Amino acid sequence: MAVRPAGAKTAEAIRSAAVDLFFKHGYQTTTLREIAAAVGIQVGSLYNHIPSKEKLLYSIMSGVMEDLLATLEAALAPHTRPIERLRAAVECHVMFHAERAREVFVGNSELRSLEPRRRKAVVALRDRYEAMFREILEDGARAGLFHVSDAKLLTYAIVATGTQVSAWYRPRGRLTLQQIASVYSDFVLRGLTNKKSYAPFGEVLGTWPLPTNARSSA
Amino acid sequence: MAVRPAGAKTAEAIRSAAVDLFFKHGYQTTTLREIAAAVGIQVGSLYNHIPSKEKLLYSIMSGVMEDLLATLEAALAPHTRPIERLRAAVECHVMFHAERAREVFVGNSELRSLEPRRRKAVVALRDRYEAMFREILEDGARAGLFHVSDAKLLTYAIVATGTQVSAWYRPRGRLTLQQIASVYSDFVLRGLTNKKSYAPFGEVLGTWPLPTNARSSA
DNA sequence: GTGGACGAGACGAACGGTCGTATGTTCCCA
DNA sequence: TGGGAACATACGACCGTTCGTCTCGTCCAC
Repeated sequence: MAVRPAGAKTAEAIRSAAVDLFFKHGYQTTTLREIAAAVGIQVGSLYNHIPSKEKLLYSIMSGVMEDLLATLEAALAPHTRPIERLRAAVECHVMFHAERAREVFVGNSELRSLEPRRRKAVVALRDRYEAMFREILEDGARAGLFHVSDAKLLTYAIVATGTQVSAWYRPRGRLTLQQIASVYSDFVLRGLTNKKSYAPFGEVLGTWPLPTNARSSA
Repeated sequence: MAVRPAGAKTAEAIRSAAVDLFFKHGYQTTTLREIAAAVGIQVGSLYNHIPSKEKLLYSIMSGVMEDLLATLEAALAPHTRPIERLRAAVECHVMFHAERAREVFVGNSELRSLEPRRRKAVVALRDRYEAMFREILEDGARAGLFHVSDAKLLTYAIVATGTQVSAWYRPRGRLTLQQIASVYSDFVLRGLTNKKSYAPFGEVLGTWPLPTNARSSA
């Protein structure tokens, strides 16, 4: 109950102000002096709570990625069938990216501001996350439920769709969060279950990968 | 044929080096001294060709957006039916974002580095671009060809899918450009034409927008 | 009880460095 | 020989980070 920012609360206030400013202006543009001003302290005092600007960014990014993974795992746990699992995954993905839009936006746009070792750690978490989607697609394809022309590319598409919700979502927007999530899970499930193909060579699955000269990237 | 960077070619070399460095390290992190070194001149000499760092960024961003719009218009011109128009649009979108990945990536990630007036100009071009997709969806919905639960959200999804191709595409990757474009156009068309709905309230179209308290954003 | 040591945390000045930009001069080709 | 373009240098601003100092509550020895 002191006049000062209540001791232990200061660290959280710094994190919160940093998320806000990194989201609005980017990591490189945001100044430690701006963060300090938002918290209500002097710039030097920040170093009582953080070791460096870049490690502050890392703690934000790794924190949100770990939360994202844990949330997805919890959302998938009740479901076993591919269709229900994919619906749950897409809706969880969309909702997380809407509810924690600022953190997630920072996490997706500031990867290159991290030192190589810390960037690798965050990328590894992201890869684990994408792998969970890809496995659902492959399970559904094996079960004959989904038409998966290329699991990797479709995973990118599904993830990208939800990820960018963080760039435009506003809490008091035209649609509720559940409505947005439903639009996207419906669209994804329709796309994967439609028997009619629009690929130029007939059914895409089986035509690819082409016989020779396969490469590793993409 | 001089030893010097060939006079008029210097401006183009600056632009090219800037795209490269902005793509790799971001606009704020990239230094005019780095650009000058990549071109092979001194930093002060840059100002014989550019008025300022930020206007260099703007010329890159507005240039690529104008090219994107013109390319899409050309790709749509031969087609009249919604299905063919949407397929052409998605494939054009994906191919452009792969072939000019660095420029469009810069264009999509550095908007906030522009001064408000110039940012508005770029955003206006982007809005025109998105509107072209949305109109195709609405035309197809009116013709009874597409199931469009929400044209705005689905446009975001389609555009986001292709846009992020610029983040991972490599020319010598596993799939050809045409294959990547086909995977995505097939997925989009399947999603919009599938009669079976996976929305929780049955057919989504018609249930939304909800009767009252509509808002403008999102 | 009380006074003094202690530690957490804020302060504010300062640091070395780097940034975008401006300027005056020099060079070289048309 | 005139002018476009590169050069070297400098400027003022601002960056992340460091550091010595000061102000408090808290707790223990007495």
